[in-house]
Amino acid sequence: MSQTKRDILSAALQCFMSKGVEQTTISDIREASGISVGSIYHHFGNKDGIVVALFLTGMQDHSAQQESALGQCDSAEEGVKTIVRCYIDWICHHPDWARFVFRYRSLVENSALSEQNEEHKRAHFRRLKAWFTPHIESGQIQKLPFEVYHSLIIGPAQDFALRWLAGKTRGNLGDYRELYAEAAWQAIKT
Amino acid sequence: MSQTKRDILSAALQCFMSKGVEQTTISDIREASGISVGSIYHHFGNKDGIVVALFLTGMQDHSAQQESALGQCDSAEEGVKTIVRCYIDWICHHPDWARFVFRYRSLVENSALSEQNEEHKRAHFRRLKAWFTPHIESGQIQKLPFEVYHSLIIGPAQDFALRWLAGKTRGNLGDYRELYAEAAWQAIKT
DNA sequence: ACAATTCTAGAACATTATTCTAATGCTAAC
DNA sequence: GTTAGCATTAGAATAATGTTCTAGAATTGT
Repeated sequence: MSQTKRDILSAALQCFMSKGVEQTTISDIREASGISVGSIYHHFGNKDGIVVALFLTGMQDHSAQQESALGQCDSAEEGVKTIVRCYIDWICHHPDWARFVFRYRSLVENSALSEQNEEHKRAHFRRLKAWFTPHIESGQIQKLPFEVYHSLIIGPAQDFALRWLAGKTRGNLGDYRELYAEAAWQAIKT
Repeated sequence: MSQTKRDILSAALQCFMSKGVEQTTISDIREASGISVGSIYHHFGNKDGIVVALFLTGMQDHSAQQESALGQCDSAEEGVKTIVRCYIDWICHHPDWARFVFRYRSLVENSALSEQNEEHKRAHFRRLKAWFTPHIESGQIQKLPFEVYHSLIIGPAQDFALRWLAGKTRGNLGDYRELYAEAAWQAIKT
């Protein structure tokens, strides 16, 4: 990725964080980055293209970390708890990114430009499934429709994270790291 | 609320559902409702005003149903399960509304016009807290920081609902009604 | 060195949210 | 019944802003 593209993305992220996507104009990004309107459109096609590019960066960073951590887990329990801890840690370390990802997820998913995102998600899903299947077969994890595991494991932490990111909670997300890791394991162990 | 306002809201909802908020113009709403631009602005101030008004209607409908159902529950277990079932039922019966609410929640929360929403949420929260407290004191529900109950009870169903509404799941949300009700109870019972 | 391609610039364009002005209906006091 | 005041409506005018266009500069490959 060229320096120009990086400059545009970095300026755009700052603008998006501080004013929201709807409220930042292409002019804002041009001023913040020093790159011309034509150049911005050359690289990203349109405004949504910038949003999608930023979104993908965040998602890929998170899923890479998650898979790397999961690779070092042997037991089902450690694996499940690791997923939750990883998720919480990532949000705590990148709260701005997380806010951005949560807020504009649907914008990206309904965008015509999100094929790369879909492909990436499918691949990530396949690798998670491959990791989990043996532990389900061996009876350590309840046999449930596969599509509900995600919600049981991540759902609670995600709901709290959303409110934490909005500044609507007393405690910190990090304080409940073990609580949510434990809850996830309790929810799906046999 | 005047018939004009209702007409505007109803036309706006249809437009928002079919094209998304960003993609519907005030002109679209004018054509669909037959109400003039000036009149629309007179009643709602700006486009966000319409979104916020629609959002509030959906939220208030849901929390009214939830509180009504909760009022008929005696045991902690029934209460917790009722909350989850109510949540799932509401989404199944109003999928368009639910999509709208999930998607534009952050838009409403960051809007200057959302004071009414905040007040409504606080009142709802107080009533839930009043219902729960005795069951926590009596030891039927684990004693946890109050702010995590919501995530443990609703988090999993919410995560699945989001994917179901986006058409990304095999099974129906309704099929997992009891699974999520049971999971919520298991997560917080002593 | 030259052609081809990619990149950059900023002006022009088109769309669309919002404001403005004037006209119309409505309500209540006299 | 009339009138003054206020709420409502209409649609044209305005302004903001996403997108396209054209021309030129930089870069790359041969």
